[in-house]
Amino acid sequence: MPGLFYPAPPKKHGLQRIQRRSKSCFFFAMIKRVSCQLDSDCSFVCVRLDCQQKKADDLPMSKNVVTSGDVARRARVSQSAVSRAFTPGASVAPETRERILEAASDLGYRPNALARAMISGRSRLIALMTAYLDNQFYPVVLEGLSRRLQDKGYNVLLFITDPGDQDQVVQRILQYQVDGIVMASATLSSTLARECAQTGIPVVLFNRYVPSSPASSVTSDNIEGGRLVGDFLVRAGHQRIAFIAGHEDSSTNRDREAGFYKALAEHRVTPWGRAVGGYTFDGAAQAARLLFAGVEKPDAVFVANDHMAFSVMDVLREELRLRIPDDVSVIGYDDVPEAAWRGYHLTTVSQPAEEMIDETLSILMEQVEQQSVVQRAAIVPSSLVIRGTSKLPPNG
Amino acid sequence: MPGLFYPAPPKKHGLQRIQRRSKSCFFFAMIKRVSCQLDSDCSFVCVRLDCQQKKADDLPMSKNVVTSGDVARRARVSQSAVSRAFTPGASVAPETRERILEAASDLGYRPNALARAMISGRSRLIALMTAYLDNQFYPVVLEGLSRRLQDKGYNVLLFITDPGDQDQVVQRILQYQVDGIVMASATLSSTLARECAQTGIPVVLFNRYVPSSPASSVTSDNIEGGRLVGDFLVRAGHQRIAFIAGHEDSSTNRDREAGFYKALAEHRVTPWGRAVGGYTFDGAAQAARLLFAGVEKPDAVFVANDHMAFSVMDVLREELRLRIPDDVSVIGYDDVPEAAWRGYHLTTVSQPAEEMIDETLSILMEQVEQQSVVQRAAIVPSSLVIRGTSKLPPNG
DNA sequence: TTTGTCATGCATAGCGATATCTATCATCAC
DNA sequence: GTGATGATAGATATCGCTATGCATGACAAA
Repeated sequence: MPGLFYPAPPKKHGLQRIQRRSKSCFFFAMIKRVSCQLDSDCSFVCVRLDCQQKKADDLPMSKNVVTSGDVARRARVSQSAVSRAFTPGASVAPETRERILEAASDLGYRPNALARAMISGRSRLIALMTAYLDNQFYPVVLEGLSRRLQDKGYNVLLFITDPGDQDQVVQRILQYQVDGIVMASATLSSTLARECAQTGIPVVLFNRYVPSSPASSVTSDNIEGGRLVGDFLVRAGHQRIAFIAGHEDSSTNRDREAGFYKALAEHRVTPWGRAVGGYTFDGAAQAARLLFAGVEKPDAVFVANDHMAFSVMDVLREELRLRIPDDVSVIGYDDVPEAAWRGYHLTTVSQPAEEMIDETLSILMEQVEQQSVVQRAAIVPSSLVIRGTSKLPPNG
Repeated sequence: MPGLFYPAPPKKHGLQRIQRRSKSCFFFAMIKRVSCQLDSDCSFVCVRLDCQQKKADDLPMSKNVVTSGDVARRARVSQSAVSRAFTPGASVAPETRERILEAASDLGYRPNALARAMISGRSRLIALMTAYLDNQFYPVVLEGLSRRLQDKGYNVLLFITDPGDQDQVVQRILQYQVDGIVMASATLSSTLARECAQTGIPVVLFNRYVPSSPASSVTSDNIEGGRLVGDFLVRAGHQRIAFIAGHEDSSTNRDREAGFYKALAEHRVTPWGRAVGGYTFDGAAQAARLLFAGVEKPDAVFVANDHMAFSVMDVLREELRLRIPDDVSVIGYDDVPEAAWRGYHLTTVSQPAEEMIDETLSILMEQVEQQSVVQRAAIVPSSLVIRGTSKLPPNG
């Protein structure tokens, strides 16, 4: 039985026990049998199992067994040299490097990103938090951010969270030593953003802002967007103009609504009514039913985002048998891909996802690379996209 | 100048050089000045800079400075004890544990997941690869998988890849020592799945399969789904039934098409025609235009997924002024949320995302936890969801 | 008692890499 | 010839944690 006294004889007299959290019974049985057979009368008994051996048997497969040491041995250089060969800009002689790379590819070596992250202090991981993906705006953003980060050599750790378990999720994010955090959701708690930023990790809020926190933010010009809609609807001759809100407390909703009312006020038009859809499909349907329940109905509705606007259109057309835009104009916000589909063909305000993503990355990368947290706020211009769900103003 | 001789006097005579890859000029200048000033005539000069000090100044912020050692010191236990206090099921006395947790929360300690992953060999990271998120089916899947994995204590590393850079992405995934991989896309290369699985990391293909590879797969019963559509259309009295394909080489498309033709054959109906939409919105529109270009047009179209079906409906209704389902029936596949929207109200085959996700996780978790790779194939039943875009059969 | 078992906790050895220090050699200026 | 300099590469110290070995005291079983 080879390896019986591995790695060294025990320092104590008597039959030794070997504990293992798992499988202790099994181990013990083996030892008993061995000790009797070898040394039944002697008072000094050494029993040791080659645990390395056992463990290797337990795990039939091992991931990425090849280490930089293996490569070093094969290329007959030091481990440091291997590390340098994989570090751009490090000082290695071209031929040494060549030899190392060849050895590495022979063995199928891949540097361990976790080990690298540990010592270098940069994981090249970016956490991406979002609340839901129903609203098509978020998949678009997610895809854009993810692709861009990949191109820059960063990797995305995705977290989809309900408002309830956000605290827990943030704890987990921080455990993974991410280099930065993007919070892309209109419903993330404000205190949380602050907590994150306090750890010294750059945080960018996407499509939301929290003025008092050190987190940076990227939004579209929601106030201006709301204003554009209000102005456009009034100029198109509407008089009974309603609004369907998302979440009362989201900055997006607040700004869109504020800009909208401001425009109405400029034209001396009183808002006709208001309901809350909570950014959900069903919530928006309910809100629409509420607003249109009376005898006198609105002749235009501004809905706080496209996702809800589709639901509102369904209710108006299918349940209430109203024609859009003849009986009522509907305007959304976001310009998600579906808004262009002919089944809806929704007039909406464009949130330029690409530009917002650009801004997000530029802010994030700057802070990640300089390891400094500065609050920065980017506001990207919005514009009205006129399609088929709204009446046109007489001249224009 | 404190720390000038840190950490120890040099062993060699003469002016010492201190090299640093970055900032070497700056360092050098400092040393020169110091040496002249101190010791211009002596032949023995010791110059050393306190690099530790410099480094601390360079990095104003440090992430997660609190380590288990700090906690141990405060709770007056060994570092090992701290580790155990954070390991569920480890053997710690309740009061010790209590003291440790208190110390930890005082200091704001968070275990470093990377260090833990390194030693334990399990990163609790699952890589999720997908090719695009246009098709609303994928956001739904992404959200479901991500939430479930989070609940189980795993974290999602997201990769959105074009077919071109998949190899590179897989290399990167492997560097992060992920515990498992889910490839959720109909257009991933088959060889790649094999390469991944060969590393010993469990791979589950979502909505796709590669029979010859060791990767597991979860699909819906695409053959049966196709059959259901074919049968339904024929029984509804259609005679000129066309098909719009996705990618020719995707298993999903192949199976759906095969089942569909089988049903037609059983009814002795000859397929009317076929075009390829490539799973894209624009591709599908082109395919529809092609199929409906002639004088005699199809009276029913089966489209390989919902995403394309919406595009086809737009073309049929808006460009060709056909009424659905009076002039032509349209049936999709996937039952994405938008299919239920009244603007389309698409008859389609349901791919039960929830069940597919369940299966995926159960296969993945089993293999991750047992560290064994076995090929497994789960096929989840599909069913026809009849909505408004298809004629009904006379009796049923 | 004597043993065996368990719960507990300290000390130590890594995990796989990078950062830093140190050493060597060839080159170059004076 | 002397020493400064740059390029290269080995040696060694971490990074923050967990696994393992080892020791101890308490208690049950023999």
